Amino acid sequence: MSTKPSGASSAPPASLTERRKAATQLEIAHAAAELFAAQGPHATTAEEIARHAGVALRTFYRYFRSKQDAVSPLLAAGADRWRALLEAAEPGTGLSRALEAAMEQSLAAPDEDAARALLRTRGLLRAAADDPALRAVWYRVNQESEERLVPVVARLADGRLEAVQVRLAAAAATDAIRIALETWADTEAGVTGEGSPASLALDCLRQLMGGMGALTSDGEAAG
Amino acid sequence: MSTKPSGASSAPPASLTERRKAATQLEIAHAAAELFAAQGPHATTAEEIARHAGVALRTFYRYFRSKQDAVSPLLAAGADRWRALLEAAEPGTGLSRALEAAMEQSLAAPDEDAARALLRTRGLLRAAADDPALRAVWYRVNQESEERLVPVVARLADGRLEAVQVRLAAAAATDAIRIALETWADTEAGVTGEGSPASLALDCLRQLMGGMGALTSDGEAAG
DNA sequence: CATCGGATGGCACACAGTGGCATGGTGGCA
DNA sequence: TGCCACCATGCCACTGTGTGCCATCCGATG
Repeated sequence: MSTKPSGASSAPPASLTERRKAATQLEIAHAAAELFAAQGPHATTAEEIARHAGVALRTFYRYFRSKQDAVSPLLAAGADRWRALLEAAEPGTGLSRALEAAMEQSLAAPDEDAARALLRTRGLLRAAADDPALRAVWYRVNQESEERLVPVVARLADGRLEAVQVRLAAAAATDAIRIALETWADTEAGVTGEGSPASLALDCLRQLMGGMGALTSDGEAAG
Repeated sequence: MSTKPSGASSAPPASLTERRKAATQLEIAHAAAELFAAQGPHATTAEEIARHAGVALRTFYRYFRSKQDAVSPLLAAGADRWRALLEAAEPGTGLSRALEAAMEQSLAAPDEDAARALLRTRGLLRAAADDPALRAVWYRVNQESEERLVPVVARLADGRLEAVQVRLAAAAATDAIRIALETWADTEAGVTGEGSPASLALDCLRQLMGGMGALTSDGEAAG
């Protein structure tokens, strides 16, 4: 866990068993996403997901704490990629610039897999509209993304922000992605170009970073 | 629901049965909060909560969809009060001023009940630290607060903001309260004065409204 | 080949929720 | 005052979630 070099770059540092476990987890997640999007989470039993993934019910619960949790890796994938890019950014860049740059990289020109992932996310968000339990997973995923973002933002701020300010910045950045994805899920826009998650998220991020002051000062300028 | 005048000010518009129902709901919520804070939600069964509240298990589930939900009215109470004040504000005031004013009113000088409510919230947030299911309720409460805040913000913005901007403003405002409460729950500060929820929330709100731009421009001003 | 460790599967069980039906108190009406 | 409809509550049965425990299987190591 600690002193394992485990290879050089981003190659799978996995033994056969490790790779199988990762594959099984993805297998389950995809099975769950498919069933959830098709018939809704409520009408889907954990048993059913396990069967589709080719594992026993007991095994399912060794990979995920709850039925709905099964899709959380898919829902978190986007934010995870974004955060990984941020971790690689240089501290001197300036926070909002770094945030925007990473956002552009992670969402702007998605490959085939990323595009499929986005469409899957849309399907899940739409299923979440009628299912409180699935919505709860979406909330949790975003919240955990925010928490994981805190140390990254702290590093980028390089000591120029207080702890609370760091948390606020992480929250605002997470809001940008969340609201962009939710807004996009309500539309039929594609994964690139006008109305895409990428452009929406950038808009949201700039609004929040540019300051709500710009949004609110209109009425107060005179009075 | 619609054309019921139901008295003048904020008096209980309730028939005897209605009042009993409200009382029962509070009874259950308080019983749940007490047990959750004392022994953790996981070690508390729904049956136990029902018994403490003096109702049958079946009745418990007529009031709340899930065990953890039982405390959600208590967790939402603060944000509810704040939103109610915002609904009464005049649209001409300017958004951020209205937000701050309502925040000061709802949190600044709490009466006995409000103080107890805040301490109860702290107990629940601390219990939530070890309990994923209870954390999920906290997430849900905040998310729903945000959603309910959207039309209020839209009214206050008076058509000067686009739909997405309204959502972002509602999200930022909710973040301020949430992070203020979470920060406070980690401390031993009282309910008033230095480090109180009120002052923390105002700080957070001003940070977010003043714009993350102020937080991030340091490093970019030169370059 | 022998053996160990971890992943998996099957079984049993406590608890979370839900539908259906019986009951008792509340409130309306004559 | 007495009758009656209604609704909240309680009880029972049942499905599904999630977990502990033990047997088994398979890959890793010598």
